[in-house]
Amino acid sequence: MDNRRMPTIGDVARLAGVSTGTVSRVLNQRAGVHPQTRERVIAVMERLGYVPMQAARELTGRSDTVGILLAPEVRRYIPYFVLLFEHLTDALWREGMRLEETPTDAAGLPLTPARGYILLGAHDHDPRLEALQNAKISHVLIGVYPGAYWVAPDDEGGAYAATRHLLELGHHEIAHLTGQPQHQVGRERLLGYRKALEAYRVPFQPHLVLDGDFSTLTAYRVVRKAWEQGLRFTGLFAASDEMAVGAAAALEDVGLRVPQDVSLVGFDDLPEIGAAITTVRQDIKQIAGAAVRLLKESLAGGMPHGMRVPVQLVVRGTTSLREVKTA
Amino acid sequence: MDNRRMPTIGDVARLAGVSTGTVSRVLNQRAGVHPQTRERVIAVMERLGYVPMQAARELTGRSDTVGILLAPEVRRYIPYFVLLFEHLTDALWREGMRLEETPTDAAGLPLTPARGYILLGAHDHDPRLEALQNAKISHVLIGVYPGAYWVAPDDEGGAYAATRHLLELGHHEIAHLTGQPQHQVGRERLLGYRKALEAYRVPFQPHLVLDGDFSTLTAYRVVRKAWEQGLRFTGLFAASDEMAVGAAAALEDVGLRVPQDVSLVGFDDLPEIGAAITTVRQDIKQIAGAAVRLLKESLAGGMPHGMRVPVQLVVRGTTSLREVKTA
DNA sequence: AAAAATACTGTAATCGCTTACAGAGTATCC
DNA sequence: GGATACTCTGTAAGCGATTACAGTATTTTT
Repeated sequence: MDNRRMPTIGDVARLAGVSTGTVSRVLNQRAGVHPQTRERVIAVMERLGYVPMQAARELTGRSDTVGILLAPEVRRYIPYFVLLFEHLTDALWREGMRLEETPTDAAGLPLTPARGYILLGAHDHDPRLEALQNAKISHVLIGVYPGAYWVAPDDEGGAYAATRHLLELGHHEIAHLTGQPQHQVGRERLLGYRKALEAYRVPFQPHLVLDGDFSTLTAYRVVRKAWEQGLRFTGLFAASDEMAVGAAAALEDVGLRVPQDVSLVGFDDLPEIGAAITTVRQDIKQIAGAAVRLLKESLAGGMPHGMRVPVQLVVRGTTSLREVKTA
Repeated sequence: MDNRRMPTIGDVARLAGVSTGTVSRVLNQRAGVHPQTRERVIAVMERLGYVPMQAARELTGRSDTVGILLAPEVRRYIPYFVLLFEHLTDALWREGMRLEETPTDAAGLPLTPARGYILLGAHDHDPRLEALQNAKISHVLIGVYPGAYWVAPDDEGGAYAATRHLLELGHHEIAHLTGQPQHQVGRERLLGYRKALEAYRVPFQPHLVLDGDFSTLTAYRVVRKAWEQGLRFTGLFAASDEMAVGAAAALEDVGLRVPQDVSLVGFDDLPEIGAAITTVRQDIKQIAGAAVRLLKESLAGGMPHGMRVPVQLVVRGTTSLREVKTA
């Protein structure tokens, strides 16, 4: 499960029949190398797929590490991924590793060797996934991927808890705003919703399932249109906080109050987004920590397996007891 | 303009009166160090603010670089920043540098030293900005920041071109969907819009300025509400592609066709979002390249200055000649 | 044809850190 | 008290690259 030794400047030198100094000079485009020698060296470098090790260059002061800092407000736009980045960075540093942006080719494959990779948003048959597997390079996926190392939140359990929360508040007409069906996440959250209904003997009504795609805008349009077309519900479980935000806006625009008229639950608990909504918290820090632990296992040569990270219902201001309207 | 030498394991050893081997053992939590010695070493490390250099650790095989790969679909959600990340990574590698995720403290300040920083979305009086300036650490900002090194697209020029395009298609009632006024970007794009109107002798009408916040949802709601309340226009310039998407949805939902009824122009040209809309292209690759160039200048000790990167109007399917309705 | 200049190339020290090994000091045992 | 074990610490080689310096050919100059 380990990638083999990368060629070094010494390997190139030996095969090209020159010294490491000359190779280095070619590498840094310094003058004073015979054109033929230069070509020969370049040829060998290409044949070996040689990539200079930045760590060594840095040690000699020739390469610099550049950090990147994201303003907190940026989180509003890219909350989940920024959070994950941050926690991954922390978790890795605590293990003496670091997270580096790697340049990729057109197919999205890394051009520079790293010891392991963490993939966000891969799908089955992702070419990058296959490439990593063939090259036996350690990798961990965020999401569910049988046969590989993966980490994922307990989506089904979270959805179950969210729906149960609404049920226990007395709601019976509970709509569910889904993510795309082609995403495992969306499917699992739908499943949790159904199982909760079942457990509480509330019949599942297909027309209460609203097709979303994790985007705020679609959530808004779907919810508004549904309501305007006469669909009625007193509880709404959105498969993400971002969709919950869209749903809340739609409900407001059709004249409904949250939570008095409709109780709303989201999913993810993204700090900058859903500050005030009842939601299911994903512990992104734990996910990042688990990913790093699995990566180390993989590097040590274990058997691939997945890991579920528990989630937790966080009750805030968008849910309340069902108001029974006395006619 | 250069950060001074960081303390090394040797400095710690000298001050603690031990050898580097012992410091290393403390660092790696290895057994076999006298508790008192350990404490002494830790005290010195803290006093010096010593942070082990990952590059050196990596060289000895103790630290690993971990890459991170984002799936192309992820771009849909975080298009601008992912793009910028990718291009920055490429530009840096070409210069023998690399982009590293750095862990930060609660205030967002980096805990690990890097040679320079690139800041996204900073604001004036950003504490991180001041900290970097005080420590005389090189940094480049994306956006306009007089007194520092900065790179920004030609927002005003782009907005001017977008508006002119609509004007030349015969539109007179041109609405503008703004970004937040507290963002320089939004203000500059508004300015370009106004200047274009002025140049074409079309009176500026304040009520045609719709307050957006760069979010798709707000764009949708603002445009829909405006139209429903009777505001009329045949051209709409949105200050971002994401807002253009929201606006397009709103127009569709109130029964209008784009571009037959309303011509729509966006800004940014984000590949996964605005594939089909007429927009102003930001050359993110060039922005990244400029940022790196400026960073190198800064490292070499120059005078801070900014740099504008030109933008370009890309005409696609959402704009057309104004249809003159013959009664 | 010898001296000088030029064009290449190799050698070895160096960067900061880890770690195998050796050595010094102290405690334990008979 | 001397051998043995154990605890702690220092020494030095090595990781992959860069680069000043010192060669060795080759060419040019006189």
